Amino acid sequence: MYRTHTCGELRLKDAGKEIILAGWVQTIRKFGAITFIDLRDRYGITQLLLGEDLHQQLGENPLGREWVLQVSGIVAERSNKNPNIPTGDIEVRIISFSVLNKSVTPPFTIQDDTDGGDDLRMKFRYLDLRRNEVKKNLELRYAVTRAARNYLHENHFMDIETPFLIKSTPEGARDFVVPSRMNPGQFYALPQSPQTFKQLLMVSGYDRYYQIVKCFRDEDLRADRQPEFTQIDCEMSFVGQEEILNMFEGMIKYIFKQVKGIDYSGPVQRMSWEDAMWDYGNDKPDIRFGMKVANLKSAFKKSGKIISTGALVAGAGFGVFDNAETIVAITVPEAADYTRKQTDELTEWVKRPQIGMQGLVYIKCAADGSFKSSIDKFYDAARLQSIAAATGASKGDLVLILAGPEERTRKAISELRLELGQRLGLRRKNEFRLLWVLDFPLFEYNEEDNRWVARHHPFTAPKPDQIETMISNSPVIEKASEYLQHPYANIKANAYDMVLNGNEIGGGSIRIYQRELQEKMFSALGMSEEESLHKFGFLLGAFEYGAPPHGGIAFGFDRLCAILGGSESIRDFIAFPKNNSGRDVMLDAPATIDEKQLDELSIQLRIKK
RNA sequence: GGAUCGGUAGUUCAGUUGGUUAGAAUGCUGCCCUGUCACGGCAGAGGUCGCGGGUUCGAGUCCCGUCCGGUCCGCCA
Repeated sequence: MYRTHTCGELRLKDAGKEIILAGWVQTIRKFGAITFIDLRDRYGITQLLLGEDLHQQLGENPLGREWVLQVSGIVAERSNKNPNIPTGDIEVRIISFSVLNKSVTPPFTIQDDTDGGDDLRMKFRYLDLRRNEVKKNLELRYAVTRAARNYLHENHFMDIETPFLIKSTPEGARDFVVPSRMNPGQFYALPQSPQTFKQLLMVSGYDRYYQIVKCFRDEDLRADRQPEFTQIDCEMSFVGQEEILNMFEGMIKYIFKQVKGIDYSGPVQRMSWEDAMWDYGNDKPDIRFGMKVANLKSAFKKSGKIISTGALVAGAGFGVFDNAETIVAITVPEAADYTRKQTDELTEWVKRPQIGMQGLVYIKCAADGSFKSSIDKFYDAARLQSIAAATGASKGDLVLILAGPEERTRKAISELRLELGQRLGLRRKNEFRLLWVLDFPLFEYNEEDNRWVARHHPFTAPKPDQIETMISNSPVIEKASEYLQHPYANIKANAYDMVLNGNEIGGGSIRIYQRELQEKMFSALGMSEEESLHKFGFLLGAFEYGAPPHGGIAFGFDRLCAILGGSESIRDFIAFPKNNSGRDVMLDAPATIDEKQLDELSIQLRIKK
C-alpha cells in the first residue's frame, strides 16, 4: 500500500494515528536538528516533521523540491498552528521515509505565484499542472462538465458520439485535413462542429441529443481561441425558438448554481440584434453597465426609428461631422472634470490602429450648466447643449463622440464603451449577466465575391414569415453598392446567441428541415445544384425521409469555463493548450514527418516559399 | 496577411546620453540554526545580453534583417 491518506485530509481528530502519505516535496525548511517538509499532492499539503533521529538518514539521502516521497508516521497536533491551510493544525512526525523518485530542480517554482513565464510554463506544462492555480481551473472545468451532463441527462438528452474523420465542406472556417492512406490523394477533414450529424440524428428520431465534443478550426488564434476547442453541442426535435431558449437558459442557470453557487434570479434578458447594434454598437453587449450608444447620425437603418438628431450636427462647417457616414456618442457619467491630459489620452486610445479612428470629440457638461468642448469653434453653446441633450447627458457628464464610416465607427464606440466601463470599474468580476441576442440577419453581404454568405451557418432557418421572401426572390445582387436594398438583406434568421458579460458563450438556430428550402439556401449562397449535391447530398436526401422540425445550440465550453473562473484567457482551462501560432510547445508539434510516412500516404511535398 | 510590445543569470526583471569588471530579487550549492510555514544568517557558483549583419575608436544600448513569444486587427461562431 502506497498511502493510507491523502495530503489534504488529515485533521486534529486524526492525532495519534499511524498513517502513510505519498506525494511531492513542496519545500524543505531545515533547522539544525529538525527539518520540516511540506508534502503536496492533488488534495493539499501536509507538513512533515523529521526529527533528530532521522537526520542522519537525511544526510545520506539529500532531498530536493519535487522529489516523490513515501512517509510513514504519527499524526500529531502542532505546537505552532498554521491557519492558512486546512491541515494546518497537525503535522506528521516521520517514523520512516523512502524516496520513490528523484527530481531535477524544476525550471520554475510550483507555487500559486509562480515565477515562470507563459512560454516556460507551456513547455513544462506537466509541472505547471501541479500548481494549485491551474488545478483549480481544471477542477472548475470538470464541475461544469458534471453540471451540464446532469442537467441534460435529467432532461432526456442522449450523449451520442459523432465521427472526427469526416468530409471537408469549406463553408465557414478553414478545415483541418487528414490524408487517407487507403484512398491516395483523398483527405478527411476534422469537424468544425458536428452540425450535420446532429441534424441527421434528429431525422433518425433521437429527439434530444448532446455531446461535449472537440471541434477543429484552422484559423488564426487569440487569447480566447484555440484550433481545437470543446463545445457543448445540443439539438432538439419538435421545438421552436422559445423552447430552446428556456431549456438552455435553464442549463446555464443550473451550471451557475452547481459550480458557483449563484442563484440567477429572473428570466434572461432578451434583445434583438438590431437593438444590440443600435444601443451598444456590438452584437454581444456587456449589459452589466449602461452607457448606451447615442446615434446622432447613422447609415445603419434601424427599422421603425427615424434619425432625428442628424440636423443637430450637420451644416456647421465642421467637416468631420458633415461628411461622416455615422456619428455616435457615449456619455461618461460624472466625468466632466476630466483634464486635457485625460481626454488627450482617450483620443490617442481611439487612434490606435486596432481602433482606427481619426480622432475623438468631447463635450464636457459642467456642473454650472456651461459646456466645454473640443469643437467650441464650430458649435455655439446652444448647439452643444442640444447635442448633449440628444445623448442624454446631464450636468457633470462627459460626452464622447466618434464619427466616421459606419462599421468601423460603431465598432470603435463599442470598444470605447467597454474600455471606459473597465476603467470605471463597471465590469464587476463577480457579477454575471446573461443575455439572449435574437433576430440576427440570415445573410451577410460579402464584398469580395459579391454574394451572400450565411451569418450563422447554411442550415439556419429564416423566420417563418420570411420564408416566402427568400423563396420568391432571386439572390442575385445587381449593383454591389445597393445590396442593402435587396430583399435578402432584411431577412431575419431564426437564430439566437447567448451572451455572458460581453462574451458570446453559445449560439444556435432553428434549422431548415425541408429539402426545397435547404436547396434554396444553398443556391442563395452561390452554390450550384451540382455542388450542393456533392457536398450535402446526404443531408438533402435525409430531409426527404421525414425530417422533423428541429433546432439546437452549441456552447463554447472552454470560454464558458474561463468566464466562470474569472479569466480572459481560455488556455489555463485547457490541460494541454496550444500557443498563439497553433503550436504545442511541449511536444513541439506540428512537425515534419518521415519520407516513409509521406510515401505511404502517396504525398509529395511542395513547400511554397 | 498586417499592427504592436517583448527576448539580458535556472527564473522574473533593471540596465541612464553608446564608454571601465553587465546588476537586483528569487532559485541553486555549501556552512550555521529545535518550531518553521514567503523561516532566518553567512559564503559561493551561475551570462554566446535570441541569432546574423551594419554604424562606431567602442554596441546589451543605435540601424537593417531574421527567429521566438504575448496582445490585437483581418480571419473565425
